[in-house]
Amino acid sequence: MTDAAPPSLLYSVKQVELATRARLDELLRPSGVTALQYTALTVLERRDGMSSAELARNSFVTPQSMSDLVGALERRGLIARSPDPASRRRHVISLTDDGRALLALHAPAVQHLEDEMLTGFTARERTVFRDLLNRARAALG
Amino acid sequence: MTDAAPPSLLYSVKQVELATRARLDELLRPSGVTALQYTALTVLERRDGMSSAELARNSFVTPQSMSDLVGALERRGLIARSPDPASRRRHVISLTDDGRALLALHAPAVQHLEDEMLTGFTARERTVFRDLLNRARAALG
DNA sequence: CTCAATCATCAGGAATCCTGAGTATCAGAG
DNA sequence: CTCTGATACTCAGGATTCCTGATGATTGAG
Repeated sequence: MTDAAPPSLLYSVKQVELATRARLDELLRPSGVTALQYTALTVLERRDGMSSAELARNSFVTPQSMSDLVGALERRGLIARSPDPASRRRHVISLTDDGRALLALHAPAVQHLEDEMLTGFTARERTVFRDLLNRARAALG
Repeated sequence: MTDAAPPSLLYSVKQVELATRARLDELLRPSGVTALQYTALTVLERRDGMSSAELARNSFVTPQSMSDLVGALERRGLIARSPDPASRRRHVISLTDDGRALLALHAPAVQHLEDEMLTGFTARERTVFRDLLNRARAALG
């Protein structure tokens, strides 16, 4: 009857992520890329030349699933794969100009979404939030 | 080539959620409930008597999707639906004893997962983290 | 060299979530 | 009261996602 227990932090994290993903999906719909595909593109933007397997580990999905996703992005011309000179079984993935253009196209709206999420946060709180999130992520292996 | 830009806070939130969901799925697999189903059960634990439509809004999915999920939980005997005396088109959803037992069964492991996520956090930081997450969620409408 | 591990991909299927359509109920305007 | 629009729920069908299992090529350790 009484619910003195506050929601768990696990739940709070999920809620924030659900809310942002819903907004992101809506925002991305016209481009025909999903939030997960967009996320993979932003990862490549920061760390160009990753392999499919690395992306899979980064996104906590199986290599097979990431292969599907990467295949879809390649067919749309947003990324390109090329053999890794250092290891013949790896393929390095790079953003194409189209991929970069798509990221640039949505960057303002995504930034606006982040600003909206941080409404009422002081600069100090934003820094703290980032720090706590990164530490939480690191603590989970 | 240089990637001076730090990952966005949107991305950091997603990473924490991905990491916890992966762990939660693994932890829940023996019971045959998904992380999303488990989450719905915890919501009902705190707010018994919600309708399917309310749960859908809470989880940012369509009412149809939530209807599937609720149907699955009902077939497994973890929840029960009954007509709402106050409004004949609503059905209120309650946890069954089996549903409560399933939550109790996993509560320790889930708590352990949360503790693991908060490794190195002071009590004050946990409070701040909760506050920031709740404010971020609220700011997203 | 041998063998276990890794990368990538194909095939098939299960699960999830969507759109569209339809029924029932409710609340408010006229 | 009646009409209208909104809401709750459900069924049907399909698209997508992501999984398991299997295969082939490559690598590196013993």
